[in-house]
Amino acid sequence: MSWTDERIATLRKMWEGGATASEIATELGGVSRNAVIGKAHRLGLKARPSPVKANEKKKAAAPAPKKPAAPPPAAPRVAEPAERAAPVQPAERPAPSAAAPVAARAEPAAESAASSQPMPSDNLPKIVSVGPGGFLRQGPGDQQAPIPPAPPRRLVPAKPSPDIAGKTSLLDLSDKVCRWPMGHPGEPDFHFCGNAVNPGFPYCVEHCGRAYQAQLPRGVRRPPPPLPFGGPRVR
DNA sequence: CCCTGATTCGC
DNA sequence: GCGAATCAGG
Repeated sequence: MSWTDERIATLRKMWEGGATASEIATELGGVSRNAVIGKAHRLGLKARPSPVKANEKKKAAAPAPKKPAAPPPAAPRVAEPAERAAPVQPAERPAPSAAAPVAARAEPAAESAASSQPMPSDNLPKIVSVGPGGFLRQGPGDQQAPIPPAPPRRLVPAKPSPDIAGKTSLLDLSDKVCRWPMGHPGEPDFHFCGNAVNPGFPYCVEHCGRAYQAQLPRGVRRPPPPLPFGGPRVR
Protein backbone atom coordinates (compact mmCIF):
# COMPACT_ATOMS: atom_id res chain seq x y z
CA MET A 1 0.00 0.00 0.00
CA SER A 2 1.22 3.46 -0.78
CA TRP A 3 0.50 6.71 0.88
CA THR A 4 -2.01 8.32 -1.37
CA ASP A 5 -3.27 11.79 -0.64
CA GLU A 6 -6.46 10.37 0.70
CA ARG A 7 -4.75 7.94 2.98
CA ILE A 8 -2.52 10.69 4.24
CA ALA A 9 -5.53 12.89 4.83
CA THR A 10 -7.17 10.12 6.78
CA LEU A 11 -4.06 9.61 8.80
CA ARG A 12 -3.84 13.29 9.54
CA LYS A 13 -7.40 13.68 10.59
CA MET A 14 -7.45 10.62 12.74
CA TRP A 15 -4.12 11.37 14.31
CA GLU A 16 -5.13 14.90 15.13
CA GLY A 17 -8.46 13.59 16.23
CA GLY A 18 -6.76 11.52 18.84
CA ALA A 19 -7.02 8.08 17.36
CA THR A 20 -4.20 5.77 18.27
CA ALA A 21 -1.72 4.60 15.69
CA SER A 22 -3.12 1.11 15.90
CA GLU A 23 -6.62 2.29 15.23
CA ILE A 24 -5.48 4.35 12.32
CA ALA A 25 -3.50 1.47 10.92
CA THR A 26 -6.44 -0.85 11.29
CA GLU A 27 -8.84 1.50 9.61
CA LEU A 28 -6.48 2.36 6.82
CA GLY A 29 -5.63 -1.23 6.24
CA GLY A 30 -2.53 -2.53 4.62
CA VAL A 31 -0.21 -0.71 6.93
CA SER A 32 1.22 -1.43 10.28
CA ARG A 33 1.04 0.63 13.38
CA ASN A 34 4.69 1.45 12.93
CA ALA A 35 4.09 2.60 9.42
CA VAL A 36 1.44 4.97 10.66
CA ILE A 37 3.67 6.36 13.34
CA GLY A 38 6.56 6.68 10.99
CA LYS A 39 4.44 8.47 8.44
CA ALA A 40 2.94 10.72 11.03
CA HIS A 41 6.36 11.80 12.11
CA ARG A 42 7.52 12.35 8.61
CA LEU A 43 4.46 14.48 8.09
CA GLY A 44 5.53 16.56 10.99
CA LEU A 45 2.61 15.68 13.18
CA LYS A 46 3.78 14.25 16.35
CA ALA A 47 3.62 15.43 19.87
CA ARG A 48 1.06 13.28 21.44
CA PRO A 49 1.05 11.82 24.88
CA SER A 50 3.66 9.20 24.58
CA PRO A 51 4.10 6.79 27.41
CA VAL A 52 7.81 6.91 26.94
CA LYS A 53 8.33 10.59 26.61
CA ALA A 54 5.78 11.50 29.20
CA ASN A 55 8.27 12.15 31.93
CA GLU A 56 11.37 13.88 30.90
CA LYS A 57 13.75 14.04 33.76
CA LYS A 58 16.29 16.77 33.69
CA LYS A 59 18.85 14.07 34.27
CA ALA A 60 18.70 11.55 31.48
CA ALA A 61 22.43 11.69 31.45
CA ALA A 62 23.53 8.19 30.63
CA PRO A 63 21.65 6.69 27.75
CA ALA A 64 23.20 3.30 27.53
CA PRO A 65 24.16 2.56 23.93
CA LYS A 66 21.51 0.20 22.72
CA LYS A 67 22.48 -0.15 19.13
CA PRO A 68 25.49 -2.39 18.83
CA ALA A 69 25.44 -1.55 15.17
CA ALA A 70 27.68 1.43 14.87
CA PRO A 71 29.56 2.81 17.80
CA PRO A 72 32.02 5.03 16.00
CA PRO A 73 34.81 6.03 18.29
CA ALA A 74 35.13 9.34 16.59
CA ALA A 75 31.92 11.35 16.61
CA PRO A 76 28.84 9.77 18.09
CA ARG A 77 25.93 11.88 17.08
CA VAL A 78 24.37 11.32 20.41
CA ALA A 79 26.78 13.73 21.91
CA GLU A 80 24.93 16.73 23.20
CA PRO A 81 25.58 17.32 26.85
CA ALA A 82 23.35 20.32 26.98
CA GLU A 83 20.39 18.25 25.87
CA ARG A 84 17.30 19.98 26.99
CA ALA A 85 18.33 20.26 30.55
CA ALA A 86 18.73 23.97 30.49
CA PRO A 87 15.64 25.37 32.15
CA VAL A 88 14.11 23.20 34.76
CA GLN A 89 10.64 22.68 33.55
CA PRO A 90 8.37 24.03 36.24
CA ALA A 91 5.29 22.28 35.09
CA GLU A 92 5.77 18.75 34.05
CA ARG A 93 2.84 17.33 32.29
CA PRO A 94 1.72 14.01 33.57
CA ALA A 95 0.52 11.76 30.85
CA PRO A 96 -3.06 12.78 30.39
CA SER A 97 -5.64 10.10 30.44
CA ALA A 98 -8.19 10.47 27.78
CA ALA A 99 -10.84 12.47 29.51
CA ALA A 100 -9.18 14.21 32.36
CA PRO A 101 -7.05 16.85 30.75
CA VAL A 102 -9.70 18.28 28.61
CA ALA A 103 -12.12 18.64 31.40
CA ALA A 104 -9.53 19.99 33.71
CA ARG A 105 -8.32 22.57 31.31
CA ALA A 106 -11.61 24.31 30.90
CA GLU A 107 -12.70 27.30 32.82
CA PRO A 108 -13.30 26.78 36.50
CA ALA A 109 -16.80 26.09 37.62
CA ALA A 110 -18.49 29.28 36.64
CA GLU A 111 -18.95 28.07 33.14
CA SER A 112 -21.78 25.72 33.87
CA ALA A 113 -24.56 26.22 31.51
CA ALA A 114 -27.37 24.40 33.14
CA SER A 115 -28.80 27.61 34.24
CA SER A 116 -32.36 28.38 33.58
CA GLN A 117 -33.85 25.32 32.04
CA PRO A 118 -32.69 21.83 32.79
CA MET A 119 -32.24 19.96 29.62
CA PRO A 120 -35.13 17.74 28.73
CA SER A 121 -33.45 14.47 29.37
CA ASP A 122 -35.26 11.99 27.27
CA ASN A 123 -33.24 8.88 27.39
CA LEU A 124 -30.54 10.02 29.72
CA PRO A 125 -30.66 8.50 33.14
CA LYS A 126 -29.93 11.15 35.66
CA ILE A 127 -28.06 14.36 35.34
CA VAL A 128 -25.65 14.77 38.13
CA SER A 129 -23.63 17.75 37.16
CA VAL A 130 -22.54 19.90 34.34
CA GLY A 131 -19.12 19.60 32.88
CA PRO A 132 -16.90 22.57 32.45
CA GLY A 133 -17.58 22.85 28.80
CA GLY A 134 -21.26 22.68 29.34
CA PHE A 135 -21.84 19.05 28.56
CA LEU A 136 -23.86 16.97 30.91
CA ARG A 137 -22.28 14.57 33.26
CA GLN A 138 -24.45 11.76 34.21
CA GLY A 139 -24.47 8.69 36.27
CA PRO A 140 -26.71 6.51 38.29
CA GLY A 141 -24.80 7.17 41.44
CA ASP A 142 -25.62 10.44 43.06
CA GLN A 143 -22.33 10.79 44.81
CA GLN A 144 -21.52 13.94 43.00
CA ALA A 145 -22.96 17.03 44.58
CA PRO A 146 -24.80 19.06 42.02
CA ILE A 147 -22.77 21.89 40.70
CA PRO A 148 -24.15 24.85 42.53
CA PRO A 149 -24.66 28.27 41.17
CA ALA A 150 -24.84 28.22 37.45
CA PRO A 151 -24.65 31.88 36.81
CA PRO A 152 -26.94 32.70 33.98
CA ARG A 153 -25.13 31.86 30.85
CA ARG A 154 -26.29 31.18 27.46
CA LEU A 155 -27.27 27.61 27.12
CA VAL A 156 -25.01 25.23 25.35
CA PRO A 157 -24.40 26.23 21.79
CA ALA A 158 -25.24 23.07 19.97
CA LYS A 159 -26.62 25.04 17.13
CA PRO A 160 -26.61 22.77 14.16
CA SER A 161 -24.18 23.93 11.58
CA PRO A 162 -25.77 24.72 8.28
CA ASP A 163 -23.62 22.45 6.19
CA ILE A 164 -24.64 19.24 7.80
CA ALA A 165 -27.61 18.78 5.62
CA GLY A 166 -25.43 16.27 3.86
CA LYS A 167 -22.95 14.18 5.69
CA THR A 168 -19.81 15.37 7.26
CA SER A 169 -16.99 13.54 5.63
CA LEU A 170 -13.51 13.11 6.88
CA LEU A 171 -12.43 16.05 4.82
CA ASP A 172 -15.12 18.24 6.26
CA LEU A 173 -13.72 17.95 9.72
CA SER A 174 -12.45 21.04 11.39
CA ASP A 175 -12.13 22.17 14.92
CA LYS A 176 -15.54 23.69 14.58
CA VAL A 177 -17.46 20.53 14.01
CA CYS A 178 -18.03 17.45 16.07
CA ARG A 179 -15.61 14.69 15.16
CA TRP A 180 -17.71 11.91 16.56
CA PRO A 181 -17.70 9.13 14.01
CA MET A 182 -20.94 7.64 12.88
CA GLY A 183 -20.44 4.11 11.73
CA HIS A 184 -17.16 2.73 10.59
CA PRO A 185 -14.69 4.17 8.17
CA GLY A 186 -14.83 2.41 4.88
CA GLU A 187 -18.50 1.76 5.07
CA PRO A 188 -20.61 3.58 2.55
CA ASP A 189 -22.43 5.81 4.97
CA PHE A 190 -19.57 6.48 7.30
CA HIS A 191 -19.51 10.07 8.32
CA PHE A 192 -18.93 12.29 11.28
CA CYS A 193 -21.43 13.98 13.50
CA GLY A 194 -20.57 17.40 12.20
CA ASN A 195 -22.58 19.38 14.69
CA ALA A 196 -21.12 22.49 16.21
CA VAL A 197 -18.56 21.54 18.79
CA ASN A 198 -18.82 22.13 22.43
CA PRO A 199 -16.27 24.92 22.67
CA GLY A 200 -12.95 23.57 23.70
CA PHE A 201 -13.87 20.02 22.89
CA PRO A 202 -13.58 17.92 19.80
CA TYR A 203 -17.18 16.85 20.02
CA CYS A 204 -20.54 18.45 20.18
CA VAL A 205 -22.34 18.69 23.47
CA GLU A 206 -24.20 15.49 22.99
CA HIS A 207 -21.11 13.48 22.16
CA CYS A 208 -19.09 15.12 24.88
CA GLY A 209 -21.61 13.54 27.15
CA ARG A 210 -20.70 10.22 25.62
CA ALA A 211 -17.00 10.76 25.48
CA TYR A 212 -16.51 12.17 28.91
CA GLN A 213 -18.40 10.27 31.50
CA ALA A 214 -18.28 10.56 35.22
CA GLN A 215 -16.24 7.85 36.79
CA LEU A 216 -18.55 5.52 38.60
CA PRO A 217 -17.79 3.29 41.52
CA ARG A 218 -16.59 -0.10 40.49
CA GLY A 219 -19.27 -2.57 39.87
CA VAL A 220 -21.81 0.01 38.95
CA ARG A 221 -20.26 0.85 35.62
CA ARG A 222 -22.46 0.87 32.66
CA PRO A 223 -21.53 -1.77 30.17
CA PRO A 224 -21.31 -0.14 26.77
CA PRO A 225 -18.58 2.43 26.53
CA PRO A 226 -18.91 3.90 23.09
CA LEU A 227 -15.57 4.52 21.52
CA PRO A 228 -14.68 6.95 18.85
CA PHE A 229 -14.14 5.49 15.45
CA GLY A 230 -16.40 2.67 16.36
CA GLY A 231 -13.90 0.93 18.53
CA PRO A 232 -12.15 -2.19 17.52
CA ARG A 233 -13.46 -3.46 14.30
CA VAL A 234 -14.99 -6.84 14.31
CA ARG A 235 -13.75 -8.62 11.30
C1' DC B 1 1.90 -9.87 28.71
C1' DC B 2 -0.90 -6.25 26.73
C1' DC B 3 -0.97 -1.57 25.12
C1' DT B 4 1.15 3.02 23.68
C1' DG B 5 4.36 6.36 20.80
C1' DA B 6 9.49 7.33 19.61
C1' DT B 7 13.56 6.23 17.34
C1' DT B 8 16.77 3.99 14.55
C1' DC B 9 18.44 2.47 10.33
C1' DG B 10 18.62 -0.73 6.32
C1' DC B 11 16.30 -0.66 2.32
C1' DG C 1 10.36 7.96 1.91
C1' DC C 2 9.23 3.78 3.98
C1' DG C 3 8.49 0.67 7.84
C1' DA C 4 10.30 -3.40 10.72
C1' DA C 5 12.82 -3.71 14.68
C1' DT C 6 13.64 -1.99 18.73
C1' DC C 7 13.16 0.78 22.84
C1' DA C 8 10.70 2.24 26.82
C1' DG C 9 6.76 3.76 29.80
C1' DG C 10 1.95 2.55 31.45
